[in-house]
Amino acid sequence: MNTSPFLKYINKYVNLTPEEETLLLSKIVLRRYLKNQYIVQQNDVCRSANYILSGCTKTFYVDSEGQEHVVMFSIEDWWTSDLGSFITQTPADFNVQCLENTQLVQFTYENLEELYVEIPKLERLFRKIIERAFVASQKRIIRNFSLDAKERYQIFKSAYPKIDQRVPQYMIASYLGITKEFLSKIKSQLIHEQ
Amino acid sequence: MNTSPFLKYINKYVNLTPEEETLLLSKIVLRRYLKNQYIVQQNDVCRSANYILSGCTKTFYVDSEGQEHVVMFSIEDWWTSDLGSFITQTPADFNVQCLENTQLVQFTYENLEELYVEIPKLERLFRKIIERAFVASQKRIIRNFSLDAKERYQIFKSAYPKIDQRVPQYMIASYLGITKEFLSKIKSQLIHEQ
DNA sequence: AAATGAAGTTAAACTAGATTAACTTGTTTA
DNA sequence: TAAACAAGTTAATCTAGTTTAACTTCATTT
Repeated sequence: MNTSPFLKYINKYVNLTPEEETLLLSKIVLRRYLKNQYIVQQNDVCRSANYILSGCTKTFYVDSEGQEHVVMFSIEDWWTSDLGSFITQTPADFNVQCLENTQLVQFTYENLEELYVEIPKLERLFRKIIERAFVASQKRIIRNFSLDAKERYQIFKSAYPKIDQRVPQYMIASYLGITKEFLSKIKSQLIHEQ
Repeated sequence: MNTSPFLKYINKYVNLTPEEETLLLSKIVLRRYLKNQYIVQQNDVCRSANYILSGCTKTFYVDSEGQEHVVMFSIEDWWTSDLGSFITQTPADFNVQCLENTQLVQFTYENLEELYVEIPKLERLFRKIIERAFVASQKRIIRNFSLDAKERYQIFKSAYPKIDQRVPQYMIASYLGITKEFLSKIKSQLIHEQ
C-alpha cells in the first residue's frame, strides 16, 4: 500500500520534517478490509482513527426498532471513525462498515496520543480537520430543517457525485432521512420535470 | 467582570503556567452585550470566538423565505461563534444574538492564531473542545432522523433544563425543527398524559 | 386605563413523506 | 435453469407535522 497520498494530505495542513514523517509512519498501521467488513461495531470501543487510502465506508446507527440510519459516507482522502467513542474510549454509538474493499491508514488511540506529544504540530492538523467536520455537520442540521427532501437530494448529488454512483440508493435515502420509496419518487419527478 | 470561571474552564483541559495565564489574559477582550444585540450577523465575517461568562445566546439562520432556524443555544461556560466564518474569515452563514444581557471573553482571529503559536497547548484545548462539539452535532443529526418531535423535545428538556426555562418556546420549536403550534400541542399532550 | 403588540394556545384543513404491498430487474446460489 | 434474494419502482392509503386563523395572556407604551 502506498502512503504518499496520506503524506500529501498531511502536508496540506502542516509541514513535517523528514524525521517527523518517519516517526509518524512508524506509528501507523496500513490495513485492508474487504467489502462488508466492519471497522467499528456499535457498543464496541472504537480503537482507531482511520484515513481512507481507497474504498468507501458508511457510518450508521441502528435504532431500538432495528432501523438503520446512515450518519455519513466516507471515501478516499477522508477520515472515518466513531469519533465520540475514539476520543473517550467508551462504547461506540455507530457502526462503520466498508461498502467496497477499503485500504486504511490506522491510528490507535495510544499512538495518536503519543504523536500529539512528539509532534505537537499534529494537534493543529487534527484541530483544523475537526473544525471543518464540525462546520459541515452544523450546516447539515440546518439543511435538514430548512430544505425539503428533493432539495436535500439535489445538494447531496452535486456535493458528492462520486458517492451517489457508488452507493446503493436505499443507503442514500437513509442518509437523507427519507425512505427508499420516497427517494424513488423524487428521482422519477426529477426525470419527468425536464 | 471576573475571568476566574474562564481560567478554571481552561484548566480543566490544560494546565497553564502563571506566565501563560498572563499572556492569555493579555490577548482576550472582556465585553458586555445587551439583550437582543448581535454578536455576529449573517453575511458579515465573524471576528471573534466567544466564551460566555454569563448570559445566553442563540445561533440561527434566516432562510430565503425569511424563516428563522435555530442552530443552537449557548449559555454560561460554553462557546458561541459562527465557527465556519471565524476559521475561514469569510461571510457568516449564521447570526448570533443575545437572548439576555451577556458577558463574553472574546478572542479575535489574529490573537487566537498568535496564542496557538505562543502557547501550543491551546491547540490541544481547542482540538478537544471542537471534538466534543462535533460529536454532539453528529448525535443530534441522528436524533433528528430517528426520533419523533415529542421524543426530541423530552430529550432537549432533560439535557438542557436551564435553557428550556430561559428561552421563548417558539425558539425551542425552531431548534427542534417544528412549528410553535406543534410544540404547543406536544406540551399539552405531555400534561394530559399523566 | 386603553391600546398595541409579542408570545402562546387551540382547532380545522391540508401536505410532505411514511407505510404497506405488489411488481420488476439483476445477481447469486443450488 | 430455476429458485432465492437483494435492490429498486410504483401506487394506494395513512399520519406526523404544517398552515391558517381565531383567540388568550401578559407586558409595554401612550
